[in-house]
Amino acid sequence: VPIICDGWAASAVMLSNGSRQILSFLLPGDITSTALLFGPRAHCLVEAITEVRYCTFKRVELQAMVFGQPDLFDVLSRVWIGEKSRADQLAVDLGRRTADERIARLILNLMDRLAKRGMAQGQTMEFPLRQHHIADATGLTPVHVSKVLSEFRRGGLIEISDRSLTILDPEEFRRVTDMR
Amino acid sequence: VPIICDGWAASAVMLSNGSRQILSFLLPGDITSTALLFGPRAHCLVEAITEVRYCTFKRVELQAMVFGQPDLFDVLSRVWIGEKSRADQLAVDLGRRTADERIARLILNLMDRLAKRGMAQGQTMEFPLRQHHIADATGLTPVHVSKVLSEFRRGGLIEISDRSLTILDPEEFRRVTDMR
DNA sequence: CGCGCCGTTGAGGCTCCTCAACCCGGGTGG
DNA sequence: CCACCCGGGTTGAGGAGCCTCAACGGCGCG
Repeated sequence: VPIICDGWAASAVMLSNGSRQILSFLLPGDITSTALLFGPRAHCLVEAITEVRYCTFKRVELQAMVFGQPDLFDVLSRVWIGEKSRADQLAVDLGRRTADERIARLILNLMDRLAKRGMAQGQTMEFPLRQHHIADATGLTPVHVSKVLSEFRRGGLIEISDRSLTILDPEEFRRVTDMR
Repeated sequence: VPIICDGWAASAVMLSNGSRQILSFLLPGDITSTALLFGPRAHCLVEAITEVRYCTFKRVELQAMVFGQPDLFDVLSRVWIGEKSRADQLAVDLGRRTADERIARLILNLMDRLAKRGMAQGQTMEFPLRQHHIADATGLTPVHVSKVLSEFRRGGLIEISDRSLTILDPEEFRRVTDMR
């Protein structure tokens, strides 16, 4: 069971027609899936986005550690709840939100998660994602992602250059994530 | 932490605009959410669809039971993995599938889960869902659900009458779930 | 009888997709 | 050095899928 040390990755599932759905982006410190603690069933594949360093642990050792120490077990609980609640949030976004909202929420989510790791500089963060990553994560096409991002840029909400993204108008941008 | 004994329920999240996303349908034997084993955080609400009987357990007692007995712990693992994998599958369906596919997959999923409980009679099952339930589960509108179901009926794929659904042409119907 | 909930059907429109052309930067090979 | 290609991003035109709005019928219930 692998844990990301450095770099960005994505866990995704492929469909027979070649399209893809990204389930989550994995940032430094993330476990690829807590389900791997309990069995070797991998129903999705993990793909590197940047160069990635990661550590692998033996499942039984990790199990012993986690269930031996109450405080570590507490950490696991929170990781599991977080994983489930983000999965649920993804379903809500894909089922009930417009393209603008999905993309804006994705960006804000990543910003928050990076900020929590001290990996954001104010409203700026490293942003190695290609547009087809965003498309696969939001259930859209790369073409439409491009149009929405252009719209955001034209509206002075965000700026993207050289694999780096900054939110220029946080207040207005946050309003986009929950229009309706 | 409640467990369904009898009847159908749904766990869902509401949005500010009044729309809803159903995350899963709860059938007899289901736990409302394994996350409840670890903390009182309920980020979604549970709603009865039919008359429901359920039992509640104290979290600490359940924890003690599960982590005391290795075989019960094994059961938990499987429930956990199943819950995550169905959540992921939902995201894939909402992100990358057409209305026809989503609805057909929902029906087949329910049929399979009921069959596993011995609650299906061949290709027939009790089907208490209103069309707005299906709409909220698939990210569609009730109007469109009605049109798709009519299409299915007209094509001789399924039959619905008196809260009961039967799949008339299993082979062809299964083909609908993965058109592309 | 009146009313509300549920499902059906049709007309029209918006969102997003498809297809296509084009640009740009970075290899790669002549 | 230039010619060429290739992956990534942008933009436009047209169309498909699904939504919105609206009207209507059936059914259960007060």
